Amino acid sequence: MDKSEYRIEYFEENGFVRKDCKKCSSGFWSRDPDREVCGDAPCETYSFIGKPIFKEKTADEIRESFLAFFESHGHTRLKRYPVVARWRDDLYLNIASISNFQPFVTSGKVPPPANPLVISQPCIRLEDLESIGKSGRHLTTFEMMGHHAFNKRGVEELYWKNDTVRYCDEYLKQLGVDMDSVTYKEAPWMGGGNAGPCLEVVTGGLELATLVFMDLELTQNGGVTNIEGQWYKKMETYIVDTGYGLERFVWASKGTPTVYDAIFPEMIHELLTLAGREHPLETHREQMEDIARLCGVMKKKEIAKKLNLTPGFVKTVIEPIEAVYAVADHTRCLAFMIADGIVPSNAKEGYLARLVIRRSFRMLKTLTIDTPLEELVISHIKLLRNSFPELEQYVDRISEILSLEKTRYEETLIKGERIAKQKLKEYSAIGKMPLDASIKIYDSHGIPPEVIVEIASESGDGVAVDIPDDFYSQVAKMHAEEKKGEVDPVVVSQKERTKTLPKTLKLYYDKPTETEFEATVLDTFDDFIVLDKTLFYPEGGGQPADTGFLTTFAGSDGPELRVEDVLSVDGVILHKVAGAANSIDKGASVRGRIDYQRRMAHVRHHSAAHIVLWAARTVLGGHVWQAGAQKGEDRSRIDITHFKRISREERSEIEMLANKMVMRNEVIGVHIEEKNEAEKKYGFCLYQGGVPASKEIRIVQLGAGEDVQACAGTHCSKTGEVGPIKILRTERIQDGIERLWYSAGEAAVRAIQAREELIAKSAAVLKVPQEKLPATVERFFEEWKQLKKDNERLREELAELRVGWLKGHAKVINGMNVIADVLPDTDTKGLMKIAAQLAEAEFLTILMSKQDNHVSVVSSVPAIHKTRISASVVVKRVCEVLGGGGGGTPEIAQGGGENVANIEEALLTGLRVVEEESL
RNA sequence: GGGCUCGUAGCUCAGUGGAAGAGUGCCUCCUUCGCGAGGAGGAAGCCACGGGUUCAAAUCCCGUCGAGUCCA
Repeated sequence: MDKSEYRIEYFEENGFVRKDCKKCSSGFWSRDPDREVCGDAPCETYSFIGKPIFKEKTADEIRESFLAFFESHGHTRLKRYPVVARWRDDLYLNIASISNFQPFVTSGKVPPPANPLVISQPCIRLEDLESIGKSGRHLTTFEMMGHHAFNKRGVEELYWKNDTVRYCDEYLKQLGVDMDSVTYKEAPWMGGGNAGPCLEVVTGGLELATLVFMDLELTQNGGVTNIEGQWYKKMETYIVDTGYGLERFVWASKGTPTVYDAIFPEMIHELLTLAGREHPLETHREQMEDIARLCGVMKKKEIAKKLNLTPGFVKTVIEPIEAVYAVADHTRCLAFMIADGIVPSNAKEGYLARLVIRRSFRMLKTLTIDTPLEELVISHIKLLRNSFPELEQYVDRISEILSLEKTRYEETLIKGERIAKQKLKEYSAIGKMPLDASIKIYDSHGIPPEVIVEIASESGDGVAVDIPDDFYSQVAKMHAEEKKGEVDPVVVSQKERTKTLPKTLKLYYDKPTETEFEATVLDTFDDFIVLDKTLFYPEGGGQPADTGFLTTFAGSDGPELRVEDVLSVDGVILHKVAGAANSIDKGASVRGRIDYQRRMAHVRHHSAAHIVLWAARTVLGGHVWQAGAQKGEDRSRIDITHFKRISREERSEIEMLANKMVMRNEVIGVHIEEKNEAEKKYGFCLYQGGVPASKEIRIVQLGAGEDVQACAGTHCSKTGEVGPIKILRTERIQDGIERLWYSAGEAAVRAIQAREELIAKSAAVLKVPQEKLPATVERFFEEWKQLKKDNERLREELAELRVGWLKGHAKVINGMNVIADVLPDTDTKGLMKIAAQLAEAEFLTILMSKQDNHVSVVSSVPAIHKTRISASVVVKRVCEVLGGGGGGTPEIAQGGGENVANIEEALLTGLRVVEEESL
């Protein structure tokens, strides 16, 4: 990145000098002309530990001072956004204050909610999960305080680099920071397809803030700037994106050895008390501070070596406090995650929550704390009540979810340990378990390698388990990286083609009940026709496209084209027709007619989706969120987040509530509202079906606001029009997500009728009244089982009788008693019983039985003769004659074939085989 | 979103093409003053469901349902 990007007037006017760091060679700006290093770790150790940078402040004080400072400089204060980034499909968690405004505000498609603005945004990053508690500075959850200015080229600039640096300098000065110690380090920034110059604000070895000047975006073919092999070009917008680490400021003001001791000392105290331990800061203050100073510079092992820490000291003093720090951090993370609606799961953001939960369980176990995790999370929520009072609303949900998670975790452990033990046993002969075996146990059953090692040492089989340091990265490598979805070339060409066309007027919103319309053809290409206006609803929001016909006005013999599909490309609606689209000229007038039955079915199902979602949220709780939906003519589905299976009772309750909403015949209101206004008014639950990329959004409201969603679908005007709603079934498509299948309107009636038909038919077969069906079916099933047993017993008796009879018909071949016969009315199983008994009585047998188109063959050889001849060989040879095959053990074998006519020949073959082979 | 593992007696699980098994629990009897313990016998299975391959499927293949787990 060009050096000139960092020539900022403010620096020059205020006596800053630019230098290159002696250690990392990065450029930096400082007031101190003698400074040689950039000031950031690892070029400099933490000098603020034990020596705070400014007067001690709490998190609440810092946050308020920051927000107030920028408010007084013309910024609008915004409330926090959720920690789960539901408005983004490329992120699960909110990782930065700018995330709130990506991608549509940063790209200029949607205006910012205020400009400039200031916010303190709780963020969650789990990349360094393993370092949490150990590094002294990593947190899963942190508040990023940011002031943002969204500038657009050609419009008057709000402010850019100069004011951003000035604000920063003034804010630090106001806090009482020694300004000579502050450095601004040049550090080009990139992320999420954007990039720009950036200044890191550092003091005392600690990076306090990052000032990003985002003005570049990724481009495919040779842009203006190349950063690390990627080409970037200037954006239409240029954005001030700053991130001030709230926790860092608090830490700097307290000078504690770790950020944890600065942020949640009360939580640490509580955990230590529960664990019956003392804080090493009280017992070993000097050592703890020495360690802390080096933490930014070197690894734990190196520190231990340098400071001569004994392994015993590490184990008994350092490791427990690290676990305490981690739990204190995780409880805060979980409070935000669950309160903001994440349901623990085995996929997506739910998996991330479970990761943190299970790590917490493990830490609590090593600390021998048996206080339930939910109680600790609730403790932490109490500490946060001033800044985040909303968290307290969710304590019941948090309790329920976490205690459920505990149960599940314990079950997984018990089960997994058993599997691990078994696997270890398998390898006891070799004496060691190979790596791929332990990877598999972890991958399939969730048993971490440490636990396997523990089990191995307890079992005493002496099986060595080899766990390399890069175990987890090997696991990750195994899961081959999936290909990034490239933009469909068809879509690209459609976009190119429709770029110059005006947006199609959407008649289906204004006249949702009409079926015919007239319009003018604007363009035709491929199979597509573009009109100036249309009633045809394009596929979107889980609602399928309309179908129907387009007819020209050229008399009765004008071509009629069937519309098979309709799609919207950036507001231009394409009608895909069967046949040649270019048979209609540009500029021609056409009449369109939609399939009304189909449309109405979709309309009912769409309104029903909103009603069912509302009902589910009412019955199951506020954590319920739509996780996908698809409408159809006969049935539709809606996926919702929920932490356990929906019971039959709950399902009935949801269904009843939904139908009550129908019967109340509430108005389904539709209006257009400015996006930022709507968000303020209704919150993010607007976006159940995704976030529209526009300034104004269409809002669909149920009744008095029971359910309010941003939705582009066609709807009934009153709930009564939806008709009956029948929930057909629930299915768990993944842990934490339930899929509800339902039908509405006529389809619901048909579904109910179909079920009734099923019951009626079943009852008719059994000749019982419908209400007796369950009892009768049970009786039949029981009787069937009984008959099966009786049958088995009779078979046994029959076999015994036949054995007696057959014994009298034995031939002697080479000194062996041989019985060869065809038995009526039996099968392989029956033959086996007889053959086995005869073998016991030292008879060699070749038995056959004829069924419809099949001959079963069984041969048995008594144990005393098994070295002379194999039953398996006899059966094989016999079955060859029958055109089949067979096999088994030397003592008893079975087979068969289809050439029923050869049965006599097969018998003779059997005898011959015995005679020849047994010699 | 992409993988991996698993569904067998009430419970915990063996069995991986050739007769449905073990441990535990349950029932009966013996032993004992009684309990524990021990001994003998017994009951208990749509081998998750539906297709396919095969002479033959709990076992192999495909699909469905259910459960667990890892990665992004």
